[in-house]
Order: sequence, then structure tokens, then C-alpha cells
Amino acid sequence: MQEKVFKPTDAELEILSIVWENGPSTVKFVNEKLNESRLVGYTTTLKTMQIMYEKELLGRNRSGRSHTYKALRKESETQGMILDKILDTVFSGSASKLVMQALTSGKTSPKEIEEIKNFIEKMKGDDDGNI
Amino acid sequence: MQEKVFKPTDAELEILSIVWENGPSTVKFVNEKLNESRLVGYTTTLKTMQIMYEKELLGRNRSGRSHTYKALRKESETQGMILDKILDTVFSGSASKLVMQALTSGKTSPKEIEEIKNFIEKMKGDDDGNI
DNA sequence: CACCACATACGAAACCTTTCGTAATTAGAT
DNA sequence: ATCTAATTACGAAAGGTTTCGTATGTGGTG
Repeated sequence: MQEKVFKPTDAELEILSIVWENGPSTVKFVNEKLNESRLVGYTTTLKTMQIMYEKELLGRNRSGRSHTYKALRKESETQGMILDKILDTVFSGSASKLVMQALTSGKTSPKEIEEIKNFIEKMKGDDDGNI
Repeated sequence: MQEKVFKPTDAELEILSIVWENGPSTVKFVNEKLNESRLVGYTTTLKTMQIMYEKELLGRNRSGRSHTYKALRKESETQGMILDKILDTVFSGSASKLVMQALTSGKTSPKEIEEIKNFIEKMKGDDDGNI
């Protein structure tokens, strides 16, 4: 039962993605990455990352005259939290509905479907052992 | 390529859930339902539903002195849009990662896992026909 | 050490969401 | 017709997010 649900905003999520993918990064680097997909001013990115530091979404330390920021939570942990919230608020807690909706969107390749199937087979095996 | 991504806010999603589950509803009804889980003033609910009407999330028509509101989009359509966004922004487009994360959270019952497995089997069959 | 380039810090504007108080409207009862 | 209770409409405050301009600080170079 977490008291305060951890919930990055959209802008924060964009930055987290970059840091997760590229590892500890400077504001300059993150801002350049952001600008590959949309226009954002440098100080905008800086400010957002400073806020994320205050919120403890990012850690940082000086290196020379600048800061290097790193994600304080693992990508999978954050993904899990976000998905749990969606599960509750959008799918009334039904994971099967969520999964089926995800698979129905048509954005899943046959290869991915195969991966998922294998994953489920493995999972069922684990469960059987525990029942 | 949708120009303007449709994205209900949290409060709007709460209301949509109620209307999806119960069908066309008055403000009074929705507000009572909301108050089963948290305290919300009547005019707060009213205002939110009026905004949703302007945004074309809800349709409405007078019945007597009050309005009856109905959802203008199907639940599944909205769920799909929300999930697509999460897929892109949180899972870099990898549906398999998303699905596995959903299944790993531990909130999926064995019965649901069975349902999902059957669904995938069926899906694979459909695909094979198309390849 | 003075300068320049770069980086951070600060503050505020613009915008959105959520909330609710108050005013106006309406339908039905007396 | 008038009053009352229910309902809608309106406006604005409070809080959060995103944006960026300007000020301040810092480290290396001449």
C-alpha cells in the first residue's frame, strides 16, 4: 500500500526513457535527444530535470562544470507501476482484458506473439509447481 | 496519424468508467457513484461532465429538468487508445514487453492466464492463415 | 586575472486540471 | 402565479505542468 503513488508526468517520462536507454546523461545530451523528435529549449529540459531531481526521479552528481543525471528507479519498476495504475483505472483490474486489448491493436508482430506464448507457457509451469 | 491524441484526464476517466458500466446517466447518479469511493461535490462532477461534453467525450440530452449523459466512444476504443500511447511512450513500442510486464505484476489469476493463452492460440491460427 | 563559453539557478508566465461557491434557470406543488 | 427544490451555468481559485527569459556561477584560456 504505497501512500504516494509515484507518477512521472509526460515530460518526465520522455526524459526517463532517454536516460534509461542511454545511461547517465547530461542535460545537454538529453536535450539534444529530445530535439530529435520535438523542439524544446535547453532551459526547459534543465528545469524539468532539476524538478525530477527534487522529486527523486533522478539522481545527479557534478562532473566538471555540469551535472550527470541518472535514473533512480529501474525501467521495469516504473513500467510496472504505470501499468498497474492503468490496469486499475482503465481495465477495472482485469489483466486479461488489458493483455487482449494490447494484442488486438495490431501492433504486435508474429515474432512477439511467439515470445509471449512461450512466456506464458513457462509461467503456467511455475504456477503449477506452487499450487 | 491522429493529429490530436484523445486523452481523458484522470477525473474524466473515473466518470467514463461509471458511464460505461451503467449506461447513460445523470450527473446526480454519477456523483453518487463517485462518492462511493471518494468525496466529490456535486458541482465538481457537473462541471467535469460539462467539460467532457464540450470535448465530445460525452453526449447529452435533456430529460425533464436534467441532462442524461452518454459516452461517445466505446470502452474498448478508449482502452485501445490509452494502451497504444503507453505502448509507445513507456514500452518503446514493444507489445511483448508490455504484456510480460502485465503478467509479471502478480495480479493475474491462473484463470486469466488460461484465457490469455487460449486467446493467443486463436490469434496465431488467424495469423497463419494470412501469411 | 580577465574574459568567454557553458552550465546551472531562479522566477514567472501560460496553460491545464480539479475544485467549488454563487447565480440563474426550470419543473412541479400549493 | 408563487414558492421551493433540483438542476444547470458561470466564474474563479488553487494546484500542478511545461515553458523559457534572465541572472548567476564556474572553469578553462589567453
